[in-house]
Amino acid sequence: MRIGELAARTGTSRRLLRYYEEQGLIVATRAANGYREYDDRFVDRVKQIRGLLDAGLPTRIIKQILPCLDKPRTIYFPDATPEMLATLERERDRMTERIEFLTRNRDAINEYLDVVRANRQPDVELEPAV
DNA sequence: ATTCTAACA
DNA sequence: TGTTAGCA
Repeated sequence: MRIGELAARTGTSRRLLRYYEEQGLIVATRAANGYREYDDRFVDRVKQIRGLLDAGLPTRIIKQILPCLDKPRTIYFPDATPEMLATLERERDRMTERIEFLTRNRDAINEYLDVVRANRQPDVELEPAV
């Protein structure tokens, strides 16, 4: 598939897809006309990348640990260098901290929402939207 | 119609 | 990241 379809199937803009390639996160083959060509495996790959980005990992880290996280775990111990393991542990801990941070804020928002709902008059009609 | 590279009111 | 220009 070409970049347009991959963009649609991953919910990512073409601009971002080219940027990820520029950062070494994905490598596309080129058709005779110069167009980037991707196989279906890239759909999950891109989603995986977006997930890691959303988890707060910088592209430079993703670049080096992505092969370890790829679906067909064909090469998990070949390049399992001490540095790699250290990087993975460090990122895992950062994710844990972020999860706790998010959990606290979610709970705070939830608590506020509960108070608001409890104090709201059940029968007051709000202005209908035009 | 779609993609490409490069660049920035 | 978006958008746009000028191509192919």
